[in-house]
Amino acid sequence: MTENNSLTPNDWIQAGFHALTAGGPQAIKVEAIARQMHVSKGSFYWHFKNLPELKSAMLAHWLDNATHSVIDLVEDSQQKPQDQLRLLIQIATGGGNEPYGGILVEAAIRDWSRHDKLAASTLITVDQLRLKYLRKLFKRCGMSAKICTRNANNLYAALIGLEHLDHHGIANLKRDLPGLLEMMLLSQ
Amino acid sequence: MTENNSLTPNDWIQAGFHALTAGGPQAIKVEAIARQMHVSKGSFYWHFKNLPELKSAMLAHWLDNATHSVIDLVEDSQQKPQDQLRLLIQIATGGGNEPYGGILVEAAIRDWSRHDKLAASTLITVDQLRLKYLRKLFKRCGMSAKICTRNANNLYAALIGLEHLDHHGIANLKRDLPGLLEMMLLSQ
DNA sequence: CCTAGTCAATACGGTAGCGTATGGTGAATC
DNA sequence: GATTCACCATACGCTACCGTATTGACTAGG
Repeated sequence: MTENNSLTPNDWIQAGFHALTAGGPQAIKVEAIARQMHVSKGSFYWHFKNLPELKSAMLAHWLDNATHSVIDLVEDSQQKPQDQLRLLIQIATGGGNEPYGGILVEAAIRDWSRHDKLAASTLITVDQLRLKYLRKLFKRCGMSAKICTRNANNLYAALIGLEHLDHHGIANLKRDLPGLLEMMLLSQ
Repeated sequence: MTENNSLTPNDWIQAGFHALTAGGPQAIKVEAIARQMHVSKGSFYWHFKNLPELKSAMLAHWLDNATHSVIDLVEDSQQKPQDQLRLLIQIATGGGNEPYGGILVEAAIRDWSRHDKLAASTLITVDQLRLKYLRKLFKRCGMSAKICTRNANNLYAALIGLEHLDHHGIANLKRDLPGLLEMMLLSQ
């Protein structure tokens, strides 16, 4: 992965996300990841104290990437708030398969958070940031605070749920979610 | 659990769901469940051939309960379709903590389905049944087929997502989801 | 009684994973 | 060119779990 043939902690983090998206939270195992990297676990315990340390490093890494990217991108695009909302869900429903910000990692971390306290607190931080920003955008559209909260929660929740349904081929994320947003924008 | 002090397969299924909701899919382990039942695993292998057989029994059990209960209840209440929809989400957002139909089991099985083929196919069956019924109810409200699909998908997805957010105390399922439904009913 | 059947306890071998300890290798440094 | 250091391999003990085999207890029928 790097020019040098020696590994870095970041390489292990990347491989950890690969295992997470492929096999879920319980697939983050030292020896399994080491095998997939064609390396022994002796290497791992050089870069990390133990497995929980890798996990917390993964979550810290994801926290940075999930917050400081999308919101800045949308905010810097000087458009009217309605189009900012449209851009936001276009970004959120796009991407798809790449690590960090991709839908696969999102869903995997959401699973992870159900029985891991650190993952849960990290995800809560991200969710609250996103909901806060969503409320702000709806507010700019001239909605009341109550409606802003309701729309933000429901739009974001629909995104989460549609990721599940789309993953099973039941719904169509990129088709259904914009329709919901337009409905919210029209019904004020 | 039964009057007799000897166990039944159903007792193991119940305990399996308890482990599932408490610790996730990977917590469905023979010896762990046996310990929690104050019994040895020798009992388990009398009632079940192996662990996969318990899991499939759990899923079959849940499939029955998740389909044949709510829809029938709503359908038998002879009301106008708008009120049937309101009743449906009231039932879906109610309950909460009890096994079978409770939100905890729903979310746990959704996690489970991400890396278990049988759980996935079971959940797909349930989701498709529910979405089909939701579309039917929206259709009775006089909406076009396209809008019916969109509203059904988004409403059900919002339910799934709000379960997650509500579980972390970020959103309020019982407050936000009815608002979404009313918006859908008004915007036709 | 005695026997067969039902259910659970115990003991066993096997696998997978964690973390440690120790050894090895190549490169940089002096 | 010996030494140090960064990095990885190997070997080990430990625990948790699966599934099987054997044994034991308790019950009902003959």
